Amino acid sequence: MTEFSLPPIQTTARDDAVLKALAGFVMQEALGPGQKLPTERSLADRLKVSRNTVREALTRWEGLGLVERRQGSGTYLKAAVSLDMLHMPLTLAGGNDFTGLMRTLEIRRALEAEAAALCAVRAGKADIAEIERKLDIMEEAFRTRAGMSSEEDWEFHQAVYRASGNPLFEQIIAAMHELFHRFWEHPLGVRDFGHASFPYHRTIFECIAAHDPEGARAEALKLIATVEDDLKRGAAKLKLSDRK
Amino acid sequence: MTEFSLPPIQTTARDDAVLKALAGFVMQEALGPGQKLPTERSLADRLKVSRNTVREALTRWEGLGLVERRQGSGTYLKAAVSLDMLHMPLTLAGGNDFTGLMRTLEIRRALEAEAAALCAVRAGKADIAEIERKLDIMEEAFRTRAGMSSEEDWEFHQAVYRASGNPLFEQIIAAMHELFHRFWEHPLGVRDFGHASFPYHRTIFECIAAHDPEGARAEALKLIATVEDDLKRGAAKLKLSDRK
DNA sequence: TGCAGAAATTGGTTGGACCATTGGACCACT
DNA sequence: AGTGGTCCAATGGTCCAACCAATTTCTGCA
Repeated sequence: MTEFSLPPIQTTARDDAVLKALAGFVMQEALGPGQKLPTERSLADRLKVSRNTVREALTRWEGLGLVERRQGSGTYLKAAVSLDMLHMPLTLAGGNDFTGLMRTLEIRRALEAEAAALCAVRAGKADIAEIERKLDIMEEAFRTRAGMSSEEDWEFHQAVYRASGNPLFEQIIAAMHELFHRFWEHPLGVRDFGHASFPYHRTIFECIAAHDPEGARAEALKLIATVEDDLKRGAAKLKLSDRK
Repeated sequence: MTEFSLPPIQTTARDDAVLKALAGFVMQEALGPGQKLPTERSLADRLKVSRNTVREALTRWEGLGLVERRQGSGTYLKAAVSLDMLHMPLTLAGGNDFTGLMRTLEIRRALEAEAAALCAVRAGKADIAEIERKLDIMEEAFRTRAGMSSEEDWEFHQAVYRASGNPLFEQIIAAMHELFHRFWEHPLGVRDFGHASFPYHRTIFECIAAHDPEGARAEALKLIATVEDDLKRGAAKLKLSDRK
């Protein structure tokens, strides 16, 4: 085993420097998700900083979801780490569930429309075929189960984001999606939620297949509008039933 | 017989409990952004935990951008804190090259346009006045220094995002902005970068003041287009000078 | 009154100690 | 061979008591 190149830290901004050194180490060793990284004591020793400082740095990564600590076992990578990562902590605070959901929807509206338009410009034959496949699966699920299936629906949208040629769309909207679903514990009581959005999936696809960006953008906007509508109806019902 | 669902038992969660207690304290005292919260020593004393534990908890909040620590001074709130916050740390990989920057710009185009449109709908008199103030400052800086000042420019845009009524816009674009600036520390060699975007700031403002969402969206799109142009010119120059 | 320097305050770092959990090694018994 | 028990070293979690560095506040002199 060769000696790791972990040069000692230099001056102030210790924990930040520790993170940078660690990121470099992870890249150098080509560590991937699930793999274990050195123990805190070992890191403290090799970086010539105290264990507490190492811990503060790791706490940051843990908060960012990059790393998982298991007492008695070790610290494990949860995601790919590189030096040029961009961390974007989103906090959705204040307000009730409804305003939180509407806020994520506003972001999604902006990104969904742009992604659909970009996709219409850039999608190749293979991309279009893949999107159509997801669309068929979704429509089949809609028929057999007589309702929207959020799983297959999400697969379709992801295919569109991927074909947009910009992976950032998928990453950000995936975060929004998770945020959305974390609110979703109390399903608002709208039985056929998302029902109205169904037809627009195919119209979006047709615009993409026809390489019509403005059409795709317009259809995407209509789709989001139906979801917002459902949300408002749900909120209204909730308000009624909440009467005391 | 299916197995009973056995949720993982929870043994120790000190720092998490500390955060919950702190959030409760902040709400109870009605502390807002900018205000100072108790010293680490005081918190450790009152919560009957060690200062290290308090520090780990505060490190988490700092990583989430909720709090700012100033050595010698104290720890200050940077955002509203409530018990029902949702945190969604998003880490984007890659993007320190030209294509990466273009990708962030595509995201920014989508969000900037939507934020401007929303702002035109929702901005109140106070918001509009604030935006105009930032605009005046920016234009003044432009005249005196004969060039775009990224600092004042950014202030203007932030004011617009804030007036959009959806804090997520500011959070996401702030991350994009940071990525952008991290890159052109090594300036692309375009001397008057952003020069072309200057006039659109005022046109955007005028559309917002006139409550014209579609106009604001169109002007915002034009602004981003000029930045993309600058970026492409810079990349072309870079490519030339990189010849070996 | 004004201001430079001392003193107190506060976050940042260190080193060492102990606790709780984990996982493997080893062993006795079936 | 397999099952369960015990022990032990490794590892993260917490605590303590200092000291360092940046900032703020106070103090006393000019």
